[in-house]
Amino acid sequence: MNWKEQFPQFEPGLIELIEKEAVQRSFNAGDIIMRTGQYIKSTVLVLEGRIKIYRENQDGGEFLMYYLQPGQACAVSMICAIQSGTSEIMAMAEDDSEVLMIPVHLMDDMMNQYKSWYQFVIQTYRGRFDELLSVVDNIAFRNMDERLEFYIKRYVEKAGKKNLEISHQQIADDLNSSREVISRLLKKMEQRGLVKLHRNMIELISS
Amino acid sequence: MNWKEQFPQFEPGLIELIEKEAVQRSFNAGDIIMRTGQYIKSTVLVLEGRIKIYRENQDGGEFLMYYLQPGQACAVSMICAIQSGTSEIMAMAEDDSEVLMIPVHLMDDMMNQYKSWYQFVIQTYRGRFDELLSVVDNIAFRNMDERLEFYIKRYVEKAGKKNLEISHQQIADDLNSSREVISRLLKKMEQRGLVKLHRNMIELISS
DNA sequence: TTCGTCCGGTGATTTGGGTCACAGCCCAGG
DNA sequence: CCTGGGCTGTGACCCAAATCACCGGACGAA
Repeated sequence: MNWKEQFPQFEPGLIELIEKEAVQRSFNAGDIIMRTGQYIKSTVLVLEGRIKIYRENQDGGEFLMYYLQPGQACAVSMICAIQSGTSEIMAMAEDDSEVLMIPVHLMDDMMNQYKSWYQFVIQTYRGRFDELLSVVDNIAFRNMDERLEFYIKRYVEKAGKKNLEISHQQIADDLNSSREVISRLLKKMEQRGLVKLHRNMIELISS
Repeated sequence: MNWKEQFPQFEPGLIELIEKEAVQRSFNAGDIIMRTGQYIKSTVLVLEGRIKIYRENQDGGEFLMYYLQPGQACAVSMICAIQSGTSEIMAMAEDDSEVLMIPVHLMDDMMNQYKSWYQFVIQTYRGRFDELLSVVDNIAFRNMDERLEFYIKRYVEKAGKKNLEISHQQIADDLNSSREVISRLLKKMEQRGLVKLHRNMIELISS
């Protein structure tokens, strides 16, 4: 695929450089792209699909932070890249995905030479930071029912489909909750006429 | 005070520029430095004191994210500054504090011209991002007792004193909990010999 | 077709923590 | 010296959510 469509704002010189130096990789849905503690060697740009960025703790709990979509980049990989550090998060392909991996050592030069890259990096930081803020808001101030609604809203936004093809268990994992709780809350939402429940699928009622 | 001591890594040219263009301001403990929704006109560097960065929600709840200390900068103000956006957080002086405010319009040039500034900004992003990550970890995975211990640990680290001069109510506010809960958990910690409780003061037992 | 496994539904019970009520305290200001 | 307001301690109660137990239904592999 032609990756340039996803990044129309990049300058010709920058595009050339990326074309020459970056590596394109494919991942299948469910593949782990980056794991906690792993050393970062590249900055990741998303071309296609959907990447889930989440945290994992020692006793198996996990917690979804946000999704990355085509045209976006992983802020963590940028930060770590520039400082040659290790990642503190997990990244997993939620759908089959294509990404562009730009070697760490190019970052400094790109920042200096290409205004459009600099802007892109700043914008990425801001975007992810804001998303983290709303994550904090949610867990700090909201109850599970509101968090679930937020989750569903975000899911349809990001996946671009009207239905969630996902099991209750997976939602529970993403919210670091348990299946029974999610099932019961979904049932209540169904009673309120917000969704219709099927096996492995939640249909959103547009109203 | 001589602010340059806090930022020994800055280049001479950068120091000169800041000296010429930045404004130094004092705040008393309790003063609000920045509030949610406010338009950002300057990047904030901390010279002295301690700044508390927290989130506030509509129904009066608040939630401490992290502290800024001398030598650190507010990542939010940088991000917003570069993009001329509004702040999504609150900043309050926890102690009497001195800060340096660098006008937004200088940011781009400083990033391009001064390597040390560029490094500083990157480092700031990384630091705050990491802190936000550990905040998320705490509320997502930990119970109140562990969160309280983390709070105390961080407090003594940041304040540089062995004792917390703070009421239970203030702790409860910072953790978005309630006084009774904090009092009870502190009492348990006292029984475990971790702290000694006084009025408006918690003494840490070093062991 | 049948069996095993994943999925969802539902009740019972437990628990962490928020809320209410109230009492005793220390301390500052009159 | 007294008094009123902020701080802390504690019991009673409640609620959201986690956990446990169990069921039946759907679906895929043999």
